[in-house]
Amino acid sequence: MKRRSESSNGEPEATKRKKDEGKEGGVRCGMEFYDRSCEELAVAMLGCVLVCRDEDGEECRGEIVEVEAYLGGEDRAAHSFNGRRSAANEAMFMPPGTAYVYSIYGVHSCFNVSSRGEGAAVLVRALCPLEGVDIMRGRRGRRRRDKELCNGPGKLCQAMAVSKQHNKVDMVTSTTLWMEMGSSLPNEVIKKSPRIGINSAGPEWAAAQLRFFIDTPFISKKSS
DNA sequence: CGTCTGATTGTCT
DNA sequence: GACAATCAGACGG
Repeated sequence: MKRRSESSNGEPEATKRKKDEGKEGGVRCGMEFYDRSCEELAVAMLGCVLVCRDEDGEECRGEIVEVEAYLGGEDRAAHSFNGRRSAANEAMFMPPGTAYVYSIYGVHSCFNVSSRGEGAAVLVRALCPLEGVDIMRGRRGRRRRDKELCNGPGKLCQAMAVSKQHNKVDMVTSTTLWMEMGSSLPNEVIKKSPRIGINSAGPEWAAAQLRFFIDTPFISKKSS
């Protein structure tokens, strides 16, 4: 796996540092990035970098290597199935680029980004840790290996300190949670599979190829 | 390495 | 009161 931030893959650092208010890191994804269909956004997010800044101003970064599309409407696996709205899933209906963070099994959080489309959102399932790795290890457990820090939707929220406080945050303008552009990936590195953990959604939607990932050691599960 | 199971609680019915 | 877009640890090969 190539680390993009440290050392060279041939790309001059200066080209990545643009108007992004003088911070380190890459170019922030804007509204035009998020404003597209759920599946398109899901694929586009692969290779991008998720950034979360905590109360102490510490920033953690991880490259997105695994996502799932939840289409809303007809998609029985989506929380927003059939227009179902509630206090908890409201963010899925908000403008593209809105963070949707919900809690699952009581203790864990999962992080999504809303896309174009009613109730559509992209779940982020795994990251390759890039910056702030030591901070992540502090949150996840000192003994964890790098590839066990962010290889699951609940794990990456814990490592990056993404919480329900970030629910409904606008990632285009937020100072605590946002995404940065990645270099465009060759089509052949993007793999597909059925989504994980949605077995009660009925066979059609359970089989739909709506999980997209880059086959690295950092994904949550191997291809099925 | 892989598969299996118990834990645990926010959220909706 | 039941369920859930999960996790860690145990156990077997």
